[in-house]
Parts: sequence; C-alpha cells; structure tokens
Amino acid sequence: MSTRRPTIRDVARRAGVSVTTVSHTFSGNGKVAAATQQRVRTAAHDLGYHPDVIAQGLRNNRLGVIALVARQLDALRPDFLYDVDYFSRFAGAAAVAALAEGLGLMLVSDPTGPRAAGAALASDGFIVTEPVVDDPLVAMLTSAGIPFVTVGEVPGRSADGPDTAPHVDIESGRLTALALDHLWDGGARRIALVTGTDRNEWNLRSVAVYERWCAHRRMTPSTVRVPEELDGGGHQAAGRLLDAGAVPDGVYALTSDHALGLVAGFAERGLRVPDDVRVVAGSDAESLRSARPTISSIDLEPEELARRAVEALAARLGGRPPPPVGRPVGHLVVRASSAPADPPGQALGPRP
Amino acid sequence: MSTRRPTIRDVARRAGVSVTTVSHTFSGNGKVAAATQQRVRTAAHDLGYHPDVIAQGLRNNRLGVIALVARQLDALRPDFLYDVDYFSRFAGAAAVAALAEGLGLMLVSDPTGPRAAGAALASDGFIVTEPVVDDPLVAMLTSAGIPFVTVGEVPGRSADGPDTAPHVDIESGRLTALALDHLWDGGARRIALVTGTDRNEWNLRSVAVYERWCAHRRMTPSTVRVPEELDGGGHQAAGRLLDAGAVPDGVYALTSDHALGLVAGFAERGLRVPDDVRVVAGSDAESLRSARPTISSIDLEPEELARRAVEALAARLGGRPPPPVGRPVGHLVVRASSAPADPPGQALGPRP
DNA sequence: CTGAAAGCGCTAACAA
DNA sequence: TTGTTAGCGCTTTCAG
Repeated sequence: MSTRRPTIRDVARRAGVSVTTVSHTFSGNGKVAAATQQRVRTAAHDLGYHPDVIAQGLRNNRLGVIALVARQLDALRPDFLYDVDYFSRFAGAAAVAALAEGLGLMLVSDPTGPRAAGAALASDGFIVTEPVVDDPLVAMLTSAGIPFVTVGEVPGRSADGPDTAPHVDIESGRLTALALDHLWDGGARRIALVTGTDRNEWNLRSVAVYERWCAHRRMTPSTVRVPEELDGGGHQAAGRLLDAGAVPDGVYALTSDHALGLVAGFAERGLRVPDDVRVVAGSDAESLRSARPTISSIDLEPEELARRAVEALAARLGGRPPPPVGRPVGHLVVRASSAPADPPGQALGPRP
Repeated sequence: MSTRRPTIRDVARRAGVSVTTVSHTFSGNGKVAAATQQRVRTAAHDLGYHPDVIAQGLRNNRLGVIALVARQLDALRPDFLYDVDYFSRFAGAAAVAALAEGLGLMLVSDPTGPRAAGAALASDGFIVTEPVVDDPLVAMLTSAGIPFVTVGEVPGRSADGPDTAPHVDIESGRLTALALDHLWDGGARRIALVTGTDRNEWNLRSVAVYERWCAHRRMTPSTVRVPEELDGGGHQAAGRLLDAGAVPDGVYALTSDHALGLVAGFAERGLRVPDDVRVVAGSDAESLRSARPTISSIDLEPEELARRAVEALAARLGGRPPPPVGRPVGHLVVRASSAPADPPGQALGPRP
C-alpha cells in the first residue's frame, strides 16, 4: 500500500521541468520564471510533495537541529531527574529560542555514553550544560569539530590557555558570594556548604569561592559533599553536619533537592529553620516555594541561560559573530528559611 | 584548518579494505573476519571516524528521531507557555522514554504552522498532544504517511469510521466525572465549568460529560469559555460567573492557570474558597500546591502518558504490535480548595 | 569473507 | 531561464 513518497523528480516530471528548476523554486536560489514556479508548486501540491529534509541535510551538511545534552538523563536512575525544575525550565526555553532561530531542539543523552541515541550526532551543534573536568563529550565535540556551547565553563580549561570553549556564564562566583553574604547579613557566623560531587564549574567554583570567603572572615570552612543524584542526600548532609560537632547556623546547599532534605533533616533533629539555622539553596524550584518553611534560593534564571546558549550556538552555526554578553544573570530569592520574619519571596540582585 | 571529517572511505583506505567491509564491521550486518574488524576499528579510531548519521538516515529512511509537537509553542505569545507543568513533565518523561528506545526526542512547533523549523519533518514519527477538530497536522501526517501517535483522541474522528488514529487515552470522560462527583460529594449543588476554547478532546469531552452529568442530576449547566492562552482568564471567568447571577458553589476549571486566577478572582470578590465555593482544577501544577488555599486538581500523570505515547510510536516504527493498554491513568488530588478541612494533598483513584 | 558499483533525494556547478 | 550531471556518505545487492 505504502506508495513511496514523491521525490523532486516526480514533481519535475509532472511539471514538465527539470529537477534543478524544482529545487530552485523551493530554495529560491536560482532564477525561475513566475509561471514556471506556479506550475511547479501546483505539481508539488498535487503530489503532496515535501522536500526530504534528510537528503537536504546530507547535501548541505546541516540539518537544522541542535541538541541539548541533558546530563540528568545519564544518572544511574534514568527515571529520576534531579534538579527537574532547572532542567525543564531550561529545555522549554531552549526549544522556544531554537524555534525562533528556525532550529529544532533535540533532547539527547551524552553521545559518548553507553545509552546514546545515535541520532544525537545528526545535530548541527550541541548545548552542553554543566560540563565537568576532562569532559569526554567536550573532548569528542572538539576533536570532531562539531560546534558547541557550554553552559558554565569547562572547569580546568581556562587555565590551560586561550582554548576556552565558548560558554554562557552562570556566574557561580558572584552568586555564591551573594548567598554567603546574605546568610552573613542575617547573622550567621558558622556557615557550612553542601555541595554535589560532579566536578563541574558550579560545584568547584562555589567551593573555591566559599573557602576564600571563609578565609577572609576567619571562619573555618565546613563542606559536606553529597552526590547530586542521591535521594535523601539532604537528610544525610544534615546528619553529618550535626554529628560533626560544630553545628552551623547557616547552610548554603547547592542543589534544591538537598536543600529540601536538609531542612527536613534539621527539623527531625529539633533544629528550627530559620531560627537556629538559616538555609539557602543554590538552585530554585517550585518545591522550595511550597516547602514549610519556604526555602530561599538562588534563581539561576535557566530561561535566560537557555536563550543565550541557543543564540550563541545559532550565531556560530550561521557564521555570525557571537552575541554581546548581557546583564548579569541569576539572583537571590529570599524566603522564610533565611529570614527572621516571613515576608513573601522577594528578589535581591538584578532582575529582568 | 577545518579538515573535513573522515568518511567511510578514509577508514577503508587506511585499513586497506573496501568500504563495504567498514560498513559491515560497524553495522554488524555481513560477516567480517575478526582480524579485519580489528584493523578497521583501529583505523576508525585513529582517524576519529564517526558514521554520518544523516547519510545513514538518507539511506535507511530512518533517522532515529521522533518529534514532540508542543502545541503550547504555537501560541500567540511564544514566550508564554501555558500549562507549563504539564508540558515540561511530559517532555522530560518523553525524552527519557525515547532514549530508552534508542531514539532522540525533538521538540518542534507545528510543522504546518508558519514558524515551522523545517527540521521537524526529518523525524521518523510524531507525537501530537491534544489534537483538535480537523487538525491540519493530523491531516498532513496522515496524507504524508508519516507515523504518529496522538495524546488524546482526534475529536470528531471516531464517529467517521474505523480510521481512528492511534492514540493514548487521556480518560477525559472518567476524570471529568471524578472531579464533578467529588464536588458533589462535598456538598456542591450548583457546579459550573470553566473550559478552554481549543477544540480538543479534553475540552470537548469534558463539556459533553459535564452537560450529561448535569442533566442526570437536574442541574442547570453553567459553562464559561476562556481561551487557554489568555493571561488572567481565570479572573475573567470568576467575574463572569458572579455577574451571571446564579453564583456557583463549585467550579471545575479545566486548566491550572485558570483555576488559579479563578480562586484569586473569587477572593477579590469576597467569596471564600472552599467555604463559599469549592474549586477543582483539571490539570495539576506546582503552583496549585503553593497557592493559598492549595488547589485540588486532576493529575493527568503526564509522565505516564508520555511513556505510553513513546512506546506506542516506537512500536509502530519498529513494526511491532502496539503495547497493551495499561491501567487507567490520571487521578484526583484533593487539596484545600475542595475540602472543608485542610489535610495535606491526598490522592483518590488509582495511583502508580 | 571481501570488493565494485548502484543508488537514497537533493543541490550546485556548469552548459545550453 | 532551464537542463545535465556529478556527487554528499552511506548501505546493499551481487560477484568474486
């Protein structure tokens, strides 16, 4: 039954012209008489012809698709996305931005990973969020000459020389300071840090800035490392912090899930938030808004990051110069967990 | 600088074999001596060769990509996704499910629309959420012979005959009854319906079931129609309901955004929720959990719907029989807006 | 077990 | 303005 879909030749034959003419009328490349164009279009319409995008892609070396590598999809439990809020806000905005550039957005797992969908490599370019030290994906893309943009720097690369991969700045340094200063201003004097274990810029730089910040204030740093994808990691962190002896009066937890668990863990142990200990999360999520108490956080503005990443990548693909760097992105959202009173969430720092 | 990426011929030359042999060692199709395979692989590795997925796609007529048509991306305000929660939960789960099938998931806008990314058509199949009456996309896919699966039936099609497009059942009928019965059980006797204007199964069937349900109970139906993408549509609906004279004591609002606005609108007019009027939303969202009061809703379980859609489509693409229909999906989540007391959200109906 | 060669549908020189 | 033709990189008969 399945009668082969019509090709450019079928259209050409039906319109009584050559394939070139058909190709040209659709691409608008050559010059084709209006009358001829009309005939071609009618023929195409009659046949229900649609150009084969894959063939075009092969020819032009350009499919019109960019890939978003969702690191979270590669976790041990593929059905468990950590930092869902960040991811879905990012992906949604990226899709919209891509459409605006006439591009499709493909969600893929790390193509260097085991469960890679081969199709991933069909894309014209990649957006890699949160690259890690010696990221195999970055290495692969670089060596294969595939254009890509990272969100967050590739850690340990800037030191090596000028071969910094193009990236969208997540401002981890500024935001860490913002969170720590906020805790300090609220009166906290023993501030701990709960970080994930992925060796990406967000974790590494936050720790570095935290340690510098502590040294500056003659505070003993207290860092707890918990894997991002560990369910209940926040609880565990709470336990470790309390058992360590020096109970903190302020904690900056880099992921929203861990912040949630942390607050719950503190509550179980009889610590009141924010009265005994103030908490700020390093990534925003709806769940932080519905938590009791509501939890302060850094809103990374994933939508804005996504837009910038797509624009930068599209520019690269189109041979255009990279877009200018915009305003600083990311801001602090103060909620109950870090404020004495309980005002509705209000924003500090630059906003859109 | 940009030295052309190696092709299968380069590998063949370097390994001292023919292209066929290379092709075979990678596809595992023909029989190739182990020693030869080794040579080929080494050569490929040295060259940094990766098969060109697009060329394979052209040859095999199969790219390994499925497209998710996000209707919300086609709204008038492309930066404003309505029903974000539903969409992002669906898209995330679909991506994961697709990966599990070895497929990439592409987020695209309606290819028949004006802002279509041409790349959309490169996909092997489509998932169309919420098709509408006389859906042009469905028509196009059908006539082009492109495999697709809809989420929710194509309205008005089942009547025409047996040409029902394969779809994942969203159970709009059962869920509408679930919501209405719940309002009724809580004591509501003048129940209104707030529906969107898209002519999709969800809206159409909900209205139909609502009217039948009312007739059954000798209740005068009161339906307010507000466009899905209208910001502040809920407020407007509240106004219209109150001005209409017969103030309802229960409302079922089909979208989460409108339910939110509705509750806010009632509050402004001095109506207390749930004491004066109970409200249930037809789609769940985090924002409903953080609203004051928290708002009851139908959780459509987008993750499950997405998994089913991907599996059904993958089966079709692979020529496998469609997966068996599973348990009924979607359940009621009771929150403060429809209950006298304020228990934490608890689920009725089947759960995973 | 390996190789030569014919395309998949389309684009872009180059000719006419 | 239109047509002829040679590939894009790969798979796959069909012969060796």
